[in-house]
Amino acid sequence: MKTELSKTYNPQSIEKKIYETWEKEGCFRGVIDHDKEHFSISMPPPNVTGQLHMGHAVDNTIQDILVRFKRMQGYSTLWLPGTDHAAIATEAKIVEAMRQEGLSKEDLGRDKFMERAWAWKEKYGNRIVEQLRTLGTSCDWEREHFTMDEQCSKAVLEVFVNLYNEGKIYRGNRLVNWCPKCQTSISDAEVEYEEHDGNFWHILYPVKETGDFLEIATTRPETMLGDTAVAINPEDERYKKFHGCHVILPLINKEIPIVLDEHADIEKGTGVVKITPAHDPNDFEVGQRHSLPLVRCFTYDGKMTGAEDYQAYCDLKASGRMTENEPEVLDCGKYAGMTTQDARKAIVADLEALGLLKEIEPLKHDVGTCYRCHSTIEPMISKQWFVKMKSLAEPAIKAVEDGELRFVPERFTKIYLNWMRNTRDWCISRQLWWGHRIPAWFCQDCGELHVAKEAPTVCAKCNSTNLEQDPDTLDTWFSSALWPFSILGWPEETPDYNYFYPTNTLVTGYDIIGFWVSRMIFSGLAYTGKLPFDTVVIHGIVRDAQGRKMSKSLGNGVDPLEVIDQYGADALRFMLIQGCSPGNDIRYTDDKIIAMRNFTNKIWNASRFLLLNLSIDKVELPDTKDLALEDKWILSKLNQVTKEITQNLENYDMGIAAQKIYDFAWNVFCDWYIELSKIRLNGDDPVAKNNVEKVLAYVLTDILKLLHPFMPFITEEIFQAMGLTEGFLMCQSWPEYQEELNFSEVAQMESIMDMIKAIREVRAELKVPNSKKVQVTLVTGQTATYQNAEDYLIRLAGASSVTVTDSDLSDISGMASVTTADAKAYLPIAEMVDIEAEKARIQTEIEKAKKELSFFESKLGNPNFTSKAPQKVIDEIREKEAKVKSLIKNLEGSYNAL
RNA sequence: GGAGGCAUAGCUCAGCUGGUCAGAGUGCUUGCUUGACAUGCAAGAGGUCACUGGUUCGAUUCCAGUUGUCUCCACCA
Repeated sequence: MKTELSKTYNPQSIEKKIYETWEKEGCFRGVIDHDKEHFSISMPPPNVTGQLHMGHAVDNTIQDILVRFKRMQGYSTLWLPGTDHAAIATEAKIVEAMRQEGLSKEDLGRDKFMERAWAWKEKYGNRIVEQLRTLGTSCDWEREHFTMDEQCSKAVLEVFVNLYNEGKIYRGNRLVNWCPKCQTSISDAEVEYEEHDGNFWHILYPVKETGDFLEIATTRPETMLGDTAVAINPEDERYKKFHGCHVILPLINKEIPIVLDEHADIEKGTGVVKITPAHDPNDFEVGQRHSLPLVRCFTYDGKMTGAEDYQAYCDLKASGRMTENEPEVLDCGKYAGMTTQDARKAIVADLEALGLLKEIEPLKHDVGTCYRCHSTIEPMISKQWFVKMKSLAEPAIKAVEDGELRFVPERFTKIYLNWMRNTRDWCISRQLWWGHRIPAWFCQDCGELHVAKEAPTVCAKCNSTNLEQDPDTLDTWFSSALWPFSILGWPEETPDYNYFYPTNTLVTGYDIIGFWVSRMIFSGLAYTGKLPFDTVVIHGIVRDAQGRKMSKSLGNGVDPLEVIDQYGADALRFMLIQGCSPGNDIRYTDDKIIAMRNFTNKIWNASRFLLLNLSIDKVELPDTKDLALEDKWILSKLNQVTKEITQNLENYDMGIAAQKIYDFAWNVFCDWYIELSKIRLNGDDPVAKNNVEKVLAYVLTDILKLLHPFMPFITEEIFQAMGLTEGFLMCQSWPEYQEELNFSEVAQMESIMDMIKAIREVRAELKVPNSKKVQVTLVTGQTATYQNAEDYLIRLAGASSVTVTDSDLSDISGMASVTTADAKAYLPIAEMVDIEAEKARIQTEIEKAKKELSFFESKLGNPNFTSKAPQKVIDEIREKEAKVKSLIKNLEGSYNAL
């Protein structure tokens, strides 16, 4: 049933309706079909309380293109959507909302807080999911997951307990990146470095044995209270006399040793380094090497420690529950309770008063900040849970080195390998409440640690029932790392897991290769024994019109929802894909989105034209013998472009594929074929009209199919409006290349097209008005080719009639001439021709052609070329040479005749 | 400090495995109420493909170096 279309395309009225229909009819549902190959993708889960941004838009557009393409190719396709609990990000939002009500986490307590958090999730969790739908994402919502839902949590427990039992998870005092604002540890990957203006404070430490002073440069003088040594390089001649000596730590007058360690760089600073093992990762290493004590002088909320903190330490010590590397805690005395920043000022002032501050050297340096709140990170000794990375990383490195997993584009392999090879143990505990709670219980009586999937009721060691669960939760990436298989049911061997796992392709931005991709790879290998996917497609980020990163603080973000509302999801999708190369950043500009909106409108109107003219009731091609020249031409072109686009999509070259379908639909189909089709559509031969209708419908249908992965909405809408085929476009088969649809007549058609273009050119140049139709006389050796040209030239070149002859005209005075490689055309537009100008024009063309000719001749005359170049290339050049020669001959003929 | 990207028409960018491929969109100029579309049609101008070497019969394409620019990682005690 055909439907009439409006004059301009109006996406707003269409997209929502179509999406709802698809969803209602179950078009997105993944079906287990053992007769088919599967194609599955797990969607990078957006933050549950997040809002759709351009990054999501690119990521999901790429996935949707792949999924729709594969679905049409006949794969049993499953795209698994879901959301991430985004521990720290979400908790920060909830805490902020509570703060506005004057509440803190502690006010509520853990249970009440969690209730609020879940309520928050229920309230906002659906927002992003709804927003994704507006993009047209064809994911299976019936299989939607959440990283904290029952199934995912089960996988988390399984992995944690197994790893712990295998000794790959351990708990210990280590240096971690501590955010004093979020009051939690964060992983190395979550630290962002920002350049700050700071100082190098040069401090003098008196040497006890000799009475000399050692000059030490530091950017963090407030850490000196926690110094437990100073280090010099054993090879450093300047300081040899201090080997074995001690310094007196100023301000607190504590004696600490001078140690010899490679870490002290002779070239750098003064060559003497203060060692603060509890507050600096390098110093921690030095401390371990020299068995130095650990002294903590900061609290976890970013202040200097005081008497209470010291007392707590004494109590712990007295309880006998000290673990390895348990740090001492200093009572900072007059500095106690100050923020680290205030303490810095006070300490510098005091040192200066003592005459121990030698110099303040301004210095720009990078300061670690929290990726969420951008507070300065304080490295801190802290008791945390870690995943031992070495044995997990090895197979993950090997699999990629062996090519079992491929990054697209290839260059990201190196970034991944770099990350994996240098990765240190992963700190997985967070001092947050929103997340998966660590399945570890401590016996309050004997201190025994129990790790289990379910809470133990009694202590296995002392039979006490006084057990308490570790208060910490897991890094949000711990559950994301399991995503591709936890959402399929793992650790259960569910039908979904057995059929759809491993997934095929992962699509994500280069910014989370380390955070996420690498962790899924080692997790998949370690727990399922398989790579979670075989291809990782990496895309760039979307930048603003000036090329800046879109960010909240700059306020330069473009809201995809507004763009969709204004121009349609199809235009946005196409803009994000067309002409972009894999892995490169994309710039968002209004110009581009408007151009793409115009393209949707073009498609719309071409279809509208067809619908106004079609009287057929199904899509089928006429018999080959009934095909006109232009039919054979367009079918060959379509066939060719189908082959290329399919190939491009299979290679993940979506930008090129989109470019090609754009070009074919607009510049080939609309600009030429539709125009040519009007000859028969408006003619009086009903059989010819029926034939051209068939070809038009056939080609348009294939265009809709080829375009569908990129622009799902408009293509489906038109397909339905045409009413020639049962079912949804999204469920149709992908067009295939057919050898029998390659016709040799293409060259003929193109010769005629060359002539049309040449006539248009000369008409434009001679300012012949469009309304003026002229008689055209064609002189050619290829009369057969041009036999049918009359209709074409009348339609497209402003001809009133066409005469074809193979003999040169005797009298062409007063005629303008047009020359192509195999024909000349004469147009009686003498009254408008300035003979001299015409001569000059032809002369210029001759010169241009001669230049080309000499290029070919010099190539062909070069024996090195003819002997070494492949025959195909030589033949091509020969052909072109012949063509140019013929063109020159024709041109010269015209010139002489004038 | 380590790694990588980018440098092509005024602007924004494509260009796969080296061979007239110098391209698209937009902008600009000119002409069009051409019964699908002015969100359009037709014609045109515009580039030493950053610079210097090398490999090759041949380099925008491959290699090395230089310059400019952006990003990631590590780190400056």
